[in-house]
Amino acid sequence: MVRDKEETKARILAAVGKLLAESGFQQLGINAIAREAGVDKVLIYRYFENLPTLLQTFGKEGNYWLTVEELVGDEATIEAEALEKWMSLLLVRFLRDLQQRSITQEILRWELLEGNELTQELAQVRDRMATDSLKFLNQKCAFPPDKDIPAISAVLIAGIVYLVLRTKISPTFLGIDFSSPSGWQRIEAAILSLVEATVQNDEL
Amino acid sequence: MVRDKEETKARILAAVGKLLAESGFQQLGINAIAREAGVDKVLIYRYFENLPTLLQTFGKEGNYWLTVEELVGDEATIEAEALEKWMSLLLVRFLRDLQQRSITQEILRWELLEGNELTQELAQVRDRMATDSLKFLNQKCAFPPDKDIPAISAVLIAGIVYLVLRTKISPTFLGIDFSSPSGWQRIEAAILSLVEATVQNDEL
DNA sequence: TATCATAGTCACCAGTTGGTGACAAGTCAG
DNA sequence: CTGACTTGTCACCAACTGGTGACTATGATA
Repeated sequence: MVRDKEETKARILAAVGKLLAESGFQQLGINAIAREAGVDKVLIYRYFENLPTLLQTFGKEGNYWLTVEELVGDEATIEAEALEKWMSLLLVRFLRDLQQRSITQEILRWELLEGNELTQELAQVRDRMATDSLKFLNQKCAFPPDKDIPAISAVLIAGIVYLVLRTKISPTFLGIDFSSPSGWQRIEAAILSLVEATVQNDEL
Repeated sequence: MVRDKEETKARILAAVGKLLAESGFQQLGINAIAREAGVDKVLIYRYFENLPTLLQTFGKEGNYWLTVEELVGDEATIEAEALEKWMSLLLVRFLRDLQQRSITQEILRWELLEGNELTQELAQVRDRMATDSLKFLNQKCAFPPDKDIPAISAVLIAGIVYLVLRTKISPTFLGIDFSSPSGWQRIEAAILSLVEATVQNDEL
């Protein structure tokens, strides 16, 4: 038709993104991608050798995570804030950002039940970003030695991820309604109170 | 062969459990179940009308969750303990129990990416059990009005679930190694410190 | 204009899936 | 023993999956 290799490749990659975002990785097969892209599937095999390699290039092209800089944002200039302020700020930002990224959510779902090389590679990228954020935090205001800040962060981040992933399927969890903003406000408030209470009493 | 309807039905249900526990619900098809049970698949259609109905009866037969009583256990007799003690106790028990229940883990994975009637029904059972635990907690030691204990619990439970679900796939998260018990000890300690710090200062 | 590599099309393959109809083999009542 | 019913077996179906070989259409170059 268009006889343009690059555009065809782009259409294929775009189809991957669209399918991934709207129907998850379960429907993500060669045939479905070809159908969505309006492209013969043999071209997928020609341009991207495999479905794994196709997904690999798709994974490399996109930015599915906030970088530390984006996460920190303008406030990076502010100095000498308290640790708990920084933590709750970053966590809430992470929450709000993740809610917007449907593809990232699907990748996280995918990670949760398949141990591909692809998902593991994506997981490595994510983990590096997360530990980088921790490093940033630590050099911003040093972690109190009596608190295991990484473990605490792990629990909270895990909770955020799980709650965000759940809302696509079910609007309630533990009697909290996540279809309305007020449910999320309660979660954000809970994160704030958890972080402030746990991390704050450094000086006591 | 054996010409015993009830045993055949039991074998089919057992095959569902085994497949679900070891390879998840993605491999859970009629053919796979029949293969695993060593039974012709037409019998599945005869005894359980459908695959959904088969899974439904399977779901009804099993106890995939601790009841409140089991969760509370012997300590139910102890009175007038502090709320934060109770919460951390229940949360850590929930964590340890969930780690043992591979089928429950698969159900949770399933819930996370399919909104069947079946998964929603199972989710309702789970949610009721969780809210019952909250009620129990509340009447044991009334929630402080300035803290949103349900929301705090939701974040922590969600974190626990996510971390447990993750470990089957990837042994690390945020630089924490979950293949060794020490990683889980850090998590348990983090939960403890989070709960104690956040809930404790009721009297202050 | 003839050549030739490239882009795209089409038909096919084997394997698997959920699902069904026809039939053999036991079992039990009359 | 005969008939009826249940349990289990086998063969088949359409639809779909990932994957491939052979083909045509196109455009640039010589």
